[in-house]
Amino acid sequence: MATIRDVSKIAGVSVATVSRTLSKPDKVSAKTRKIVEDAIQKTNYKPDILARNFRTRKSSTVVVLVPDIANPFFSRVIRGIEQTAQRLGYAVLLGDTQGDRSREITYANMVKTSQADGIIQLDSHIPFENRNDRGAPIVNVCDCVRGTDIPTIEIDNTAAAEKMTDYLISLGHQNIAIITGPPDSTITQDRLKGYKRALENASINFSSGNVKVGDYSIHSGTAATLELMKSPTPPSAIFCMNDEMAIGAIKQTKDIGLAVPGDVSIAGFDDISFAKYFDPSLTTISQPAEEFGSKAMATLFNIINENEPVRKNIFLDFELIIRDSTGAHKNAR
Amino acid sequence: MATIRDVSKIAGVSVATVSRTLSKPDKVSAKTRKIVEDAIQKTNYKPDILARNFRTRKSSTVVVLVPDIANPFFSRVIRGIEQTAQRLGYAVLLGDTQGDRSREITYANMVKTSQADGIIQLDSHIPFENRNDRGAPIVNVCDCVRGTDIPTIEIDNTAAAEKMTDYLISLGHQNIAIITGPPDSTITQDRLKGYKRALENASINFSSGNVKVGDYSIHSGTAATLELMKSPTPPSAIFCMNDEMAIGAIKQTKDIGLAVPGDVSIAGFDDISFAKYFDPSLTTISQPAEEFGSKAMATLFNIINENEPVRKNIFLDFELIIRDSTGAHKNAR
DNA sequence: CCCAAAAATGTAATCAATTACATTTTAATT
DNA sequence: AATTAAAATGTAATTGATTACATTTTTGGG
Repeated sequence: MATIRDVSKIAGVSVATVSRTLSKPDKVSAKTRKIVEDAIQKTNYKPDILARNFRTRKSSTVVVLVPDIANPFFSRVIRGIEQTAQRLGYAVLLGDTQGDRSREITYANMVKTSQADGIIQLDSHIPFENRNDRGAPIVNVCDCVRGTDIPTIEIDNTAAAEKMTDYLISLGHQNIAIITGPPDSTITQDRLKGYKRALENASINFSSGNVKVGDYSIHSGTAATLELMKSPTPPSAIFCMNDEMAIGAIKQTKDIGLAVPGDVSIAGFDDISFAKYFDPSLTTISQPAEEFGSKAMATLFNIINENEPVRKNIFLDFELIIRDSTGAHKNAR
Repeated sequence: MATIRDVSKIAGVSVATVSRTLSKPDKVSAKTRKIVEDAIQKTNYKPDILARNFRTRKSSTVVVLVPDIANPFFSRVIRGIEQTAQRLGYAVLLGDTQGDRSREITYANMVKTSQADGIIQLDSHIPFENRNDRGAPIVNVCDCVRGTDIPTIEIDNTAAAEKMTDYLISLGHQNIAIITGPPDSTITQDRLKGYKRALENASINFSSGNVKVGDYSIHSGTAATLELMKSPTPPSAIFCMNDEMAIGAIKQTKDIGLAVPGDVSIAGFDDISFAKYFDPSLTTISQPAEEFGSKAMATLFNIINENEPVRKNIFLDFELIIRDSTGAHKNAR
């Protein structure tokens, strides 16, 4: 492999000039530039990125911390990150954490050792030993920690859940259950808040028996639904905090012999690609997954390169998508 | 940040000894090791990975080339890769290529510049300018190029497609359509071969009108199905080369007013997590996605570190999963 | 054509680890 | 205690690009 010294010898210039030709071409005269470029051609020189990274203390790499890469929503976010990263000249290091704090910290430490220039965190955890460990460029997206100065990019989850609950109430439902994500996640807390607010506004009593904790898996949706349906007062509508759990809920409801939405209305969250194709097609909240990713990467880029002042809290738009898994309450008129 | 020199000074030993304490502890006496470890503690020394990578010409990073990260099957494979990589001390650089050859080459060049130590390719493309560009450690998994000496890890796609087609024939279907992936992919070709072989063995004439090209998207499944159903002799069974297209096919079939499997049997491939929960649940071929990933990473690790002789072609097991989207042909007895 | 300022180019230190090779210490044997 | 082999440790070169600073060349105005 040719080095910068080989090129400089062939071109008859100093290594500094070769380096400048590559990194600041306008600092080099047109004539010299031509000579150097020819020499680079002739030697098939490719800069040694490891040497460059070592010297500049930059890796042009970002770490993405994701609870589960196999989640269709997250994988869309990551696609958005990857595409924008590529455009900006960054590589994406994948950190599938399974929600494990110690793995998050391990990956986050890659920034300390300059293996990565920044972190995109998709989970509402702070991936540092001590909460205020700043210095590491980081962006929090989708599920965001409160009360830090870490920039966040999210939708207004409270408003979204409230909107969905309002909608279910408008269909005549009074006994509305909710299947949540992990209780310690900000998303879960926000959406639960929205759900409660909608009930309150409609003067419907909140019942803790209508709240079941899930883990975003299909299976947890079926399990929670089974529990709900065994109750003496089973709900006529179930709002699930993601589409997978809604799919599980629909499956379970049908298996019991009830109709969706005839007997039970079921709604999801995320609008994954399958949502439209289910039977019944899924009422849900759509989120701009790819945009989450690209905004997160662009924001991180600005932080790393200290460009413009970075907007601390970005909220993207969501949309209520009404499909066939929800309908009027049977006894409503 | 403390360097190895700081540690050596505090410990009163040479930098070589500190380095050895870290990389070959058995070459250092217990007494010295203790002293050095204490000094490392005291200084909170973390080796500079960039310097190490630079010096050793290794990055402990592998590039994963994936046509589409948002495909649920691929994302499971990647999860398998990531977990094994973590275990073996490697980081995973994500290369979402969208099937674009030039992006593949760009990413593959990261190995030439030592930014990555090897490549895992999930697509049946060779990510090099010239086909026989060896030297870059690479493993081909899932969809594998033929006629190279690149190690491959796949299932016997021909046998799997034959098995599925046999099964459909055994249900009494004679007019069986197939919705394929991109024609230039090895997977498509192999599965098509298996489909044809099964027809031949059952003395059923192959009709090119029964072959529709898809692109693994749900939408391509609906589009292909619509075409098939407009034919004067619409098929009584459709075999789709992935579950997404099968889901699209089911949706379209129902939309036309036909029953699945009453009027048309539909089968998929991959057994994605949603397959079981669809209505009707999907008959499909299950593949060991995570195992693909972990085997690929383990194999690449052996190539990079020139461990044992590497097995060139590994075939994993598949399984026919019979569910409710397929049934006996109406007029069959 | 001279001079100052600006532009272009060159020199050589620097980054922080690894490691070949040299040297010293320890252990084992007689 | 002497000898020798083995183990432990140290010295200093090396990796390849970047860049502060020094030096040279060019430019343009008079």
